[in-house]
Amino acid sequence: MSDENPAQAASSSAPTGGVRAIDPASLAKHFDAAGAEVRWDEAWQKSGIYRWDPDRPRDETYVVDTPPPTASGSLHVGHVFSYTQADVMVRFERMRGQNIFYPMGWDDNGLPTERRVQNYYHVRCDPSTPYVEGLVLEEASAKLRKKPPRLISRPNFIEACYGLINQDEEYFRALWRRLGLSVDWSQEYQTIDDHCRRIAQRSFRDLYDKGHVYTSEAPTMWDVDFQCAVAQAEVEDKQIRGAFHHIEFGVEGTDDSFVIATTRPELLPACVGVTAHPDDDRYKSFFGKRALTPLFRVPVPIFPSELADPEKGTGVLMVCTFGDATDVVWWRDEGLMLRQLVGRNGRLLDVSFGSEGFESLDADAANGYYAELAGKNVKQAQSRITELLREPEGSATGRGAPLQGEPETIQHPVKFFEKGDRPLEYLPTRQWFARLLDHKDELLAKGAEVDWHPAFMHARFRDWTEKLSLDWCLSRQRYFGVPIPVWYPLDDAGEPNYDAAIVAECADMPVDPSVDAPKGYDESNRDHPGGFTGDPDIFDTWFTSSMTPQISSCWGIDDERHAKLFPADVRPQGHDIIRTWAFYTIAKAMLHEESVPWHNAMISGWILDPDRKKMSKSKGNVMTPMPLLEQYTADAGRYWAASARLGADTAFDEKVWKIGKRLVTKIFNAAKFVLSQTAEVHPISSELDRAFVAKLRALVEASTANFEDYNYAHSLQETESFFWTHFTDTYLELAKVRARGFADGASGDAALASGSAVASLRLGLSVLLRLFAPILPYITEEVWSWAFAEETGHQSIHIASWPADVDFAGVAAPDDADSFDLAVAAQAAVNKAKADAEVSMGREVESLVLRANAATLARLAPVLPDVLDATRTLSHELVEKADLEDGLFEGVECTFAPKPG
RNA sequence: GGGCGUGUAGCUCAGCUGGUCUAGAGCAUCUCGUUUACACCGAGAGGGUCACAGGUUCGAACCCUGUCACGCCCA
Repeated sequence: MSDENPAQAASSSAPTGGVRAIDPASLAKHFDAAGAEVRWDEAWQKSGIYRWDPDRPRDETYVVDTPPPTASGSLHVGHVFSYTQADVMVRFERMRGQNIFYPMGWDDNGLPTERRVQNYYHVRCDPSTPYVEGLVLEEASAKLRKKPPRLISRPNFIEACYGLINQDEEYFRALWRRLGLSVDWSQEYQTIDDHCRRIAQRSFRDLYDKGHVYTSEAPTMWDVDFQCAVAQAEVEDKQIRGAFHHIEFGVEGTDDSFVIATTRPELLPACVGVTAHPDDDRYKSFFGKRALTPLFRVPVPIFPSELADPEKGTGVLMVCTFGDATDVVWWRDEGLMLRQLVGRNGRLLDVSFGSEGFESLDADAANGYYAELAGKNVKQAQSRITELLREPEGSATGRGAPLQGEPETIQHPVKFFEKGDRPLEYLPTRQWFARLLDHKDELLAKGAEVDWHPAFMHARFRDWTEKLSLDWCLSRQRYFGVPIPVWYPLDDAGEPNYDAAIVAECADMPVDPSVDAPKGYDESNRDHPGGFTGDPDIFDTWFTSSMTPQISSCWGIDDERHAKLFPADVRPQGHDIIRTWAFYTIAKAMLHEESVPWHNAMISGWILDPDRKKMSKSKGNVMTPMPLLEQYTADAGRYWAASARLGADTAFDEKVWKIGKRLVTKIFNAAKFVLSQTAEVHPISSELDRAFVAKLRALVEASTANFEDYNYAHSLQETESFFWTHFTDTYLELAKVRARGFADGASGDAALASGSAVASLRLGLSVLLRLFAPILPYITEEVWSWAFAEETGHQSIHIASWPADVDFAGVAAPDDADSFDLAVAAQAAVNKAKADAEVSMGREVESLVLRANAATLARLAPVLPDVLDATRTLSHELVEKADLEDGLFEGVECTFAPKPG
């Protein structure tokens, strides 16, 4: 069925033996895109052409690991861009007969949703607030926002999150439907739903059983506003203003001193050591001695380290717990004290000098100074301590104020949480980690197994993986997410035994350790000595979203389905999340099953604003897609998206939408003309028609190769160019008169020629429609429905077969491969003569001299009648002009009929 | 500082493994043209030392080296 030639099929279904033509009067004057979009979307959903067939074998199946959008994020035109590019590839594979698995998910768990709920309702989650049954929240008024946010319980907060995401997702769903994404909506999921929570917790259990996760209390990057741990992938460097403070330290038992330079003087009370480069002659003699800090008079070891840069600052620096990542390294490698100063809320903790861990040679003085700092945030503490350091009393050496000169302002990179407002701190907190550093080589190997489109995107993955320096911190101190399925036994003193973590059984998942009790315990044992406590944390959202291939395949739940859907064929995504989503997905598939998660990664570029700046809410340059789709049509939006190569960042340009809309209109009009032609059914026999078909055939080959190479943009460009320059502007005109011959009463050879033209026009239209179909699903479906649907038996073009050799099986090659181009060149020569004479293209030519070299004139002969018809030339003379190049024509000595009417 | 990418007509972009590229498209501009698919149109025209400088080659927008500009990622 799918192998039929549509143009031939037309004959068999035509009741009278002639080509069944449509009545153009039955069609609207203009294409009503908005109406068609709603109509066809409903029809597609109803007919189920996008549904995955679980009974077909894996090798006939094309599995997409769709990016689940963050529903609570802002919807902008970049979404149309990347999701369309994926859909275009999917539609191509569907037309090639593949059984498509194309799910849609919503990534709704995690921080973005929490923030949206906090802002929308002006609330904060407070786990100590009691639950209120049936709490109804409303969008906060401007007046209400001026007051402090309302505190609500954790369960109420989570209910509010669910409420809002359902609303947000509905909006996305409407856009996807309007855009014509050929998603199988029966395969929908939310990363917060029971199924996803089960898969995420199962993932944890599997990693735990394999020894790939561990818990430890280690210095971890911490956002003091979100009060939450942060992973390496979520960190970004920002250039901010800081100042080098030069502070004099003493050397214990000597009169020596030295000056360190630091950007974080407020951490002086947390100083646990001093270091300089081993070859630095200035400080060599101090190694092994103890330094004495000013103000607090704390003795700390002075040790050499290769990591100290002699060029930077004064070459000698203080080690604090913790100012930056290098401090963590020194602290660990040198076995230094832990003097934690910054609390989880970013304020300096109460500590007491003279107590254990905070030894001081003058505890009273130290406590006096520290009282000025405790409770202040980092910034406030910095200003205050700078003042204190200006006073000579605090000196460690008795040689005047410890602060040497004025602080020296610098610009320097500081680590921030990508969504955060204040620099990250390193806090020793208990977190769960996944071992990634031990698996770098395997991760690199898996990354190399994936085919990246475009190929250079592989480098992004490789570089990130090679430079990874921390294991994956999995736990987050948040509320709306997948709970870590772990409990800890409490000892007789009520302290948790973290080494004896109780991990939930897969059969019991999803579990919530804050509600469910572990096996062997009763809820009454919760938080009592000898009982248990639940892990209060949730997973990093990437921990769940890195499982999207397994979520769709029902890993561990339905083995048969998993075997059919995993690994997936393609992962479409943006290049900004290669280090997160792509990386973690590859890591999970490797750790769980030593597999790649998918065979191909297609990486979309970004949409930039017309000034080539990234679109973002804060810049106010975000374009909302729905109004654009309404103004230009969904097909035009898709045309815009599909015009851009994979991976190429593209400036938003409304002109491209306009061109897309123009193309839609042109297809509508050309199709109306072609399908309204009637004739007897005859094979494609005329030289011009055969030459046209030969060109069409070459287009199909090139287009198929381009699609196979994920180069849909090039296919579109070539198809569009062919449609315009070889089909509507030329072939339609050249074949028009001959095609109408039958309707005008032709018989005999003229009827044969007429039938040839009509068959060829219909074949051209059918093939071009199918080449456009992945990109322009609405207009192509609309036109297909006029005649081809019935003729081919494929009710939808989207399940019709991709054009191939079989479409051209009955058509002989042209006698001369250049016939088509010669006809076009001759036609153009006459057109030019008309343009030069400023007469309309429709004007009849009473006489004309057409010049070309002898060989060219001879080769033109088989298609000359079509040229004369198209140009309305009544009489002509062919004249040899030897010096004209092959294939060139000149139309001269024209006389035109008078303007009619 | 390192890596990747980009730099082609006023604008947005094609140009695949060096040879019909003495460089193309669309938009924009200019001129002309509407009775029969289409003014959401057609015909014609003008417009570029392919970022810059070297090199390889019979031949380079394309390959190599360096420089500059922009973007992204990582330090």
